[in-house]
Amino acid sequence: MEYNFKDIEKKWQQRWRDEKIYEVKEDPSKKKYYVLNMFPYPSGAGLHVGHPLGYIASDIYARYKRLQGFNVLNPMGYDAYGLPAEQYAIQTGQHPAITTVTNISRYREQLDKIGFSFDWSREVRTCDPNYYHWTQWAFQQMFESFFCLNDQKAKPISELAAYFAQEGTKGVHASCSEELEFSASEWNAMTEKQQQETLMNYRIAYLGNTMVNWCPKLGTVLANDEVVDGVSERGGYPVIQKMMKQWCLRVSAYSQRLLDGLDSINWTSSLKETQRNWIGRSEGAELSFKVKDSDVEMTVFTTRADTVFGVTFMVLAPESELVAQLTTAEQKDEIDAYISATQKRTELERQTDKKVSGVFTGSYAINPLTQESIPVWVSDYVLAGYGTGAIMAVPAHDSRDYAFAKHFNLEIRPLIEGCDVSEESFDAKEGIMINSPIPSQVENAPLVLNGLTIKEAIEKTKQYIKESGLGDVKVNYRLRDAIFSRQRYWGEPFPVYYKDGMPYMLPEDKLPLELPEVDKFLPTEAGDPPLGRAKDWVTEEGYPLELNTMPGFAGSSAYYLRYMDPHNNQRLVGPEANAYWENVDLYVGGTEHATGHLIYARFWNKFLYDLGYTVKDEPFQKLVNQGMIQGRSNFVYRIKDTNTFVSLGLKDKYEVTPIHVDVNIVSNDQLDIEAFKAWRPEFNAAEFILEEGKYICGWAVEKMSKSMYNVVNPDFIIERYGADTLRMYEMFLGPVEQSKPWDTNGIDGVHRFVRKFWSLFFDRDGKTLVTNDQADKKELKVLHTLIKKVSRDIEEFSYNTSISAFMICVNELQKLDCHKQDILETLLVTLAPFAPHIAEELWHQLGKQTSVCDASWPAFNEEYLKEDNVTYSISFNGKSRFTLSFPVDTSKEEIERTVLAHESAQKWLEGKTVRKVIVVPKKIVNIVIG
RNA sequence: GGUCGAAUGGUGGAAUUGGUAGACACGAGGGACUUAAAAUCCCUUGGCCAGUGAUGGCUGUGCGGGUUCGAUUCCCGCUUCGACUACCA
Repeated sequence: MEYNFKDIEKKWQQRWRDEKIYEVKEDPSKKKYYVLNMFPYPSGAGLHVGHPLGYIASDIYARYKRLQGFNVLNPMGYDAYGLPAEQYAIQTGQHPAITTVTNISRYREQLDKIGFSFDWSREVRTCDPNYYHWTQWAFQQMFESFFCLNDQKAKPISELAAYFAQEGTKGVHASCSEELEFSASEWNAMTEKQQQETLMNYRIAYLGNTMVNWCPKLGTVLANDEVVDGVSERGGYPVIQKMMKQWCLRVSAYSQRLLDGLDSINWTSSLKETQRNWIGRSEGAELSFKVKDSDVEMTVFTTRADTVFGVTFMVLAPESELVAQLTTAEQKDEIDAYISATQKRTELERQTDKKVSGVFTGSYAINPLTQESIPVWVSDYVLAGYGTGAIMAVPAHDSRDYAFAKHFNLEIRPLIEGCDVSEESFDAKEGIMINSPIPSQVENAPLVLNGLTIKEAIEKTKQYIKESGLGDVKVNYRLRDAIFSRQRYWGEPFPVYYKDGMPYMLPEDKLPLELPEVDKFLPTEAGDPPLGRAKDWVTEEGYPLELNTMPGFAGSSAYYLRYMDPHNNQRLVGPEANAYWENVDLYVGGTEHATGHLIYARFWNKFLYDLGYTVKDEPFQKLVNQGMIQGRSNFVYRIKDTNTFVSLGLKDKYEVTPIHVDVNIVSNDQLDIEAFKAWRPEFNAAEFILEEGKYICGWAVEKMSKSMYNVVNPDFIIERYGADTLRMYEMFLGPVEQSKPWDTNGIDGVHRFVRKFWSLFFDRDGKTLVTNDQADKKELKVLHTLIKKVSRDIEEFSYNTSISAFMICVNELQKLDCHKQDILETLLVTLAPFAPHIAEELWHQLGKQTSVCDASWPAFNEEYLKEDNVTYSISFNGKSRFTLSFPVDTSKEEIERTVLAHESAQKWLEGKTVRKVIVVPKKIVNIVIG
């Protein structure tokens, strides 16, 4: 037999498929293990070598767990809704469903060639009605629920309505958009519409009038995590702020639980930290300021309660409702002009242009601690969405307030002993308080902070605020509710109709509500979303259906639950399947989803958990972030105004323009000149200045993209080296978690290993070398060294070092001329997770009838690694000088004595005194001399 | 600006978490086989110095300090580069 990877891989991929070897069923007699990859969006460009990196890593783990006897669920599917297919549809008229199916089949073809152990019978596609049925269903459940803050969990909204009928809002402690107060009789007197409007304030999925990121070019709103650097993540179009009526999910209600849950899961600390920052818990105080000559009170949130004595002005966000109430007649024109100017600015302009701007409202607030009158301003540096949309400004100790005060010449009053605020504010949270209050007022002051540290002052002030009724201690979260409507076609339709201007849920037996056909994928002339073009987009009773669709994260929030029971027509997931698979044990994917998908999915899961639809509070127990694969671009250097190209080492002698060259016609940075000439017509007659007969290209690490000609297709690698080599090389490249450029240089080394492995079984002529001899101690030691190393490395996801271990092992066995069946059999099992095709082929060549996937991971036996003698490195003052061997159980004292008496030691000890001898077991003897 | 991480040969990267730095691989150089090439195999390969030579010495993990018998690893201070986030009060 010759190693013909093409035939072998094709054959086994077919057999695995025919024999359904990777299909799993719930099996209570076995322990489960659930491995999951973040499912891909099937883009038109297909896979490049970077995409499968995480899939390979998790596949190795899944196969390893299976060999250990676990019942492993390793599914795959597609996140099939998305903007690119829709943009393509707008341009070409091609229905996004068609584009999506084409792209999926191309993805599948590419994935199949790599030899994954996916159970494709469980495939899900978010755009499949059988799947989005449950996305719609979950949305309805959220509509029918509210979040009870006392119990920190979701409950049916009907309970809340019943409570209102009995007690009104008294004692209600629920997440809401706006704190309401009414009595039971007031509730009972409401019309149905009024009651519905009131309940909307509490629902977890609610229709709210909110400030949204509107992208005019895409014609849709975007979630915060879909806006990057002030422009849309997809397409890079400008984004502006706009008030719109939108479906929202009350994610913020779960802030504390999302934060607490992080402690119970095994994610990297950096990812947890990212989520903590995104949730942004901050403890502080809410404090009310009365407005002079008015009944209006301004409430502000601050984490620096200690600085109340330094408040010299107040600022409202332009969008704040208080602006209208506080603007005096004289200031109205100026304020109106300012507000409309801010509204017109795009998110990007707001971010890049940080010029200080603002307008005085004409009103004054009263500092509750000093009774001073302080001016109230409006400025866009205050955000409407955080805290109360109003702040107390302490210019001496906040750099933003400081810049504002300097610009408008407002008072800056330092509160910390010895701080200098002539040039900049003193933001640090350490020091001793002064001027709190100013000395002349100390006598009558209700609160004195002078002399306290900042920390003490914060505590004391909070206490005072609470006791005096000026405000309350408050925890604020940065995490906002998720905007859930998109003015798009290619997404899940909402199972919602409108009656009397109020939304109602379709009855459950009408689910799934399928996406209708439209003539064009553009908004209507009236400005309605594309669904406005659908004919008969009404219920059977004639009520209009919702025109928005759901965002991308809707379908990806509970897909891992659906994989457990993908064909269940009654439920998202049946209780038996859920009880067995529980949650994902290992989730592999990129960090780019840290603040999007990974927050939404946790929220979604916690919600379903509250309602009893899933058994685990957290969806993803362990999470590994695979690094991004960057491109490694190659360049040729054209001498200016010629068609002559000069090799890298000589380019400095000329004036040259670097030009990207296709990395696929470059090998080890050496250009294939003939391929280059054929690459593009204008290079046909190109001439070259070579170094030592070679044209050497320059290189740089860039994003992998078509325009840089650095895209490497896995099909191309598989064609040349085979899937097993691709799999191993991707892992050999470096740690899975690390981002690194793809560099095909070096793949030969791994390919050489695979062929060497084969040559343990067959000689050059294809004759078998396998013998039935008993393995000897040396050989068993080589084998068990490998088992020990690989077992540990796999657990730690350190695949690159496992592969090194395989290379060493095969070299050793070759040196020992070992071809013994029992050694080779075990070796095959350990290799199977990494290179399943060759392992399976050789396994059958050894006469096995069942798949190597169903073998058992070898137990590692310490006995074989035991040595008779141990070599110690003998050092003097930490410098290693010579080595000595001792029987394994020699005592420390014995070693010490022998070493000091040894003739080589005498040379180093000459004229010196021995101060100390340190014996490190099995390693080192260090002799301290002086 | 904030948070987190990283820095080791020509290159990708190892180092049992305080114990012989540079495993493994690529590349490069030399050699064997071959008419030749491919393939395969063997040797050398951090730097500097000495020696015909086996070998020996010094130096070396971004920079500067510290702790320690001993530091790539721990502590303090810098420099540079990434990732995430960004007027969050």
